[in-house]
Amino acid sequence: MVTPVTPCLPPHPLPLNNDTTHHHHRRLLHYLTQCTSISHLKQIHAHTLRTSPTQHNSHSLFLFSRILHSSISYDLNYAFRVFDHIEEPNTFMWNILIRACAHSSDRKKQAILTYHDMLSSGASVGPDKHTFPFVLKACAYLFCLSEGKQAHAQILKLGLDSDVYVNNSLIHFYASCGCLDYARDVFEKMPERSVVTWNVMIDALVQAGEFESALKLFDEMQSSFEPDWYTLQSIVNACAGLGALSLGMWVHAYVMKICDSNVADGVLLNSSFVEMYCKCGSLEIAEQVFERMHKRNVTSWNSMIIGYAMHGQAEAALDCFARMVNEGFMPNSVTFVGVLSACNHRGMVSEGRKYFDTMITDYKIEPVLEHYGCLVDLLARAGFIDEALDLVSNMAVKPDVVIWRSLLDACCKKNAGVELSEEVFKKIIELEGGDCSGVYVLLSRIYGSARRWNDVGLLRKLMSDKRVIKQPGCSSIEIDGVAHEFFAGDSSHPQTKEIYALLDTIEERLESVGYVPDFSQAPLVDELEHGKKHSLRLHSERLAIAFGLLKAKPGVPIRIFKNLRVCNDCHNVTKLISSLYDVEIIVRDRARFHHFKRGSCSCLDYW
DNA sequence: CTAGGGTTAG
Repeated sequence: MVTPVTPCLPPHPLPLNNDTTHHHHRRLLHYLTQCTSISHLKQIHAHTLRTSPTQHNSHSLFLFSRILHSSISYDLNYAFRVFDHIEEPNTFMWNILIRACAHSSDRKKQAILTYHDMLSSGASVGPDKHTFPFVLKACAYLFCLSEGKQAHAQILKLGLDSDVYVNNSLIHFYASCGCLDYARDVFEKMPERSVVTWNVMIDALVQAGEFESALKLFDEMQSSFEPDWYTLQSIVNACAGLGALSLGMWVHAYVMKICDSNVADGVLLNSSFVEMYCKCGSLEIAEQVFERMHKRNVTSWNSMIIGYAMHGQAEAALDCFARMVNEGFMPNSVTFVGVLSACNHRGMVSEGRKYFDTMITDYKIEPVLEHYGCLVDLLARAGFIDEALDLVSNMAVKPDVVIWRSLLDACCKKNAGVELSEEVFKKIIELEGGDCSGVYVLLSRIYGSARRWNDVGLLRKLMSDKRVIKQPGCSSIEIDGVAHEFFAGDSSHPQTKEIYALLDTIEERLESVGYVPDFSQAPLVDELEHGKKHSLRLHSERLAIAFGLLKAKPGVPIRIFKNLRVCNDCHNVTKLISSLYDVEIIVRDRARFHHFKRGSCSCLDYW
């Protein structure tokens, strides 16, 4: 009885005449369910308002839902105008209005406001299980912790706390507000979970940098669910964070096996693989993945450029940048972080200045803290400390601890003088509150090289008064998929005996080729004076490297991850070991990679 | 009608 109406436009498929019969009304409704053109919907709406005021409300409702339906682009202003005409909006109507706001790019706040309007609109309608995912999404985006908590209270009051969707939204919300404990609490107490539940919880942990916990949860998950590509995406990021190369490779193989080509060839996933391989120290595989990608976007290029930069391959990074531009991609703010960081790791001062200017004038990109960070560090470490200070005081952004710290680091390396160093030191303490151990060590080294032992002592007292705890150096190495961790001076490893015996042998061989320890960066001068002459050889990476040598397979590089930066002496020693034992050693620093091979390092001793 | 990023300086 209802004549089918084809939804294609144009030509106009529905005559807008003054027919108000039941038949026409049905045709109109049917058409509305198929129409995907917002301008045409508006047209019909206007017509309906003119010709059949009696059907106004029901049509408005219908139009309203159609207009806000996800297949049609949102027109929030129009939606709110229509909504105002609806006499008694039901829960469904409120929900889709809230959804529209939550999905919008610039009016998420209105989702929360509308939710409040809904609550106070009368007792006959109220939120239901569909409402909260939208509201919580907005809260998560806006970091509105208290608003979201109120919604949570409402959820409990309405007895919706067993709904999977609602709980998943709660986990995501709490996690993005930084309340991992609350998120976990919701996760633990849920009566029922879905793949998404595990995914949001795993991703929450990854985002918070709790990679091991994320992997543990990933393990647990697999007894009840098969991971999907979303899970794998998070796990790849966890591998990148941990530097867990073999697990990352396993995930890569797994993705190729279970995912169809649409997913396996996806830009997002492959960009993550590029990033993961770079962060795990395998630039070669990263390049392979990148070159084989069928489709790329700005993020893919950025991952590769940043990867090159991390490994000190400035030329490759800049070539990659040029190629990207050549292929018509528009570099963004992150691209330039990569480019500037590449210049920084090679000490390319004039190029760095040039790209910084290009970014501002040619690409109209406002420099942010990270850009300034690269440039300041580049200038200062290359010896242009005055220019770096000048930049810091004229920056459009407030300098942060990282910037001051890199200045202090440069002051130390370049012997910039005690007065200047003290001033920079003060800035850091102002910002950080004084519990960052690294800067005390730097300043004491500066005092030490100026032979101001008195100040060294005072500083040491200050440290113990303020209970500043030195961050212990820690290095890890992955052997057959298992991570082995070593702290400085550690003797807790099951194979400690062999490790220390090998360290003795290494020492002998080093001395036979004329090695002399470099104490210039020994942690604190008085440790030296108290006879801890061996503290250098007990640096955590030495233990890890020794263990790596014990377990080494011919031709396979030894990969080490260190939480701090390598010191001069370890850098020397590692270079020598790479030639004495004919082995490639790849070290991921706090800031970058060093590839030691045949007695030299990829950083060319500039780091 | 309901759930799940975007990357970044040392």
